[in-house]
Amino acid sequence: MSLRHAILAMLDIEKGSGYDLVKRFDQSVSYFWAASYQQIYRELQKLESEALLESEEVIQQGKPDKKIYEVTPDGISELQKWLEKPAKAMKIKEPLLIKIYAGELADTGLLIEEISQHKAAHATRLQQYQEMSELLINLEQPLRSKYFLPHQTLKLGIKIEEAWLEWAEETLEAIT
Amino acid sequence: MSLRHAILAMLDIEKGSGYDLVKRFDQSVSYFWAASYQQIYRELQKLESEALLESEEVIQQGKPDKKIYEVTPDGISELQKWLEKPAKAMKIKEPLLIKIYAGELADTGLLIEEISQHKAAHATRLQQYQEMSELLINLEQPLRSKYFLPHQTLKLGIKIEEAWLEWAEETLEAIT
DNA sequence: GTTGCATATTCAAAAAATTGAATATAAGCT
DNA sequence: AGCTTATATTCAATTTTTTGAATATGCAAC
Repeated sequence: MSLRHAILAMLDIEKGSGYDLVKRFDQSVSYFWAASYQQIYRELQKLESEALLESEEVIQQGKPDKKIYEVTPDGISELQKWLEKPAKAMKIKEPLLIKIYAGELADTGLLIEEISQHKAAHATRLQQYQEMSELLINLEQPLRSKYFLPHQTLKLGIKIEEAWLEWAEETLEAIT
Repeated sequence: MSLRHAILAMLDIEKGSGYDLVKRFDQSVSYFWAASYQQIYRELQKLESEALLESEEVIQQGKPDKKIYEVTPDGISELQKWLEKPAKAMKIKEPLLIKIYAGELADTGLLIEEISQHKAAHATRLQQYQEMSELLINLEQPLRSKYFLPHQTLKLGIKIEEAWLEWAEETLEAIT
């Protein structure tokens, strides 16, 4: 159960609303943590009820109001305590790979189409990560230091997206 | 819920016991599907109760007896039906990356130690995958054809493990 | 003027995964 | 004889995730 720690870590770097978090999860850590909006909103409520987060209502014009969450000192302690314990093993579920694994039973055309789509999605994501990476490179101190480790994680995202893209190309060639 | 389809796909390639499957998941598809032994055994029972699998008791000497599961024609149909539908999105949980993301709050020594351990684990896994890949390359027809697509998935595993290893080295250098 | 999109959040039933305990055979080691 | 490791499987309570439905504001396009 480290969704809570992922949320605490992200809000510690920069506070924000549930909606912001959903986007940040999707746009910058999706290669190492997948979370739905329902999961995130639920966990935010729970974290606030445990006083690990506190929120402030922000009235907006032109948009619905929002709640900005911020990590409390207790939240920081909780995160630090978690950081001392060894990390649990990775868990992954990638249905596309099962399809390819069992591809002998599938229609080759459909397979090609799906791999192409995934390739496009990975290309988009790679570009997104690269843009984000450039933003981080161009930051000035002390922000640059603050984002050093998040940036380091992003570099893994880039490498993994590159691996996917290469592989998708080779696979499309191989099955055509 | 495609654990069932992962199991059907693997047993379609080669029948085996729950114990065999646990090892196969761990040794060859762990970079795209994580499953615990409890999950696998439970799902095998369910699949058999739905007549998508059938089992045969095998009495062994020197070892406990085992149940060998095999996919039924209904199981093949179910798998084919699933293959026609677009694959769901990948889900991933990698707690180590959260730790690195929040690493400013952590002890650098502990962080280095953990990254080193993960690096070693990825190196072992890479070697495992490479050995498996060589086995598959050296197969003779028709087995080679049969394993063409599983082999293709393995190649992604190799690329991803390589990306991890590279990244772990760079990260260790960067934070030391 | 209504359809669709982006913003913003909440609730709850159902399904799936995790955690932890249990059981059993037999080989190898000290 | 007792300990560990590998093989082999089952059950159940608890926790987490998924799926699906709701609600609300305001902009832009048709």
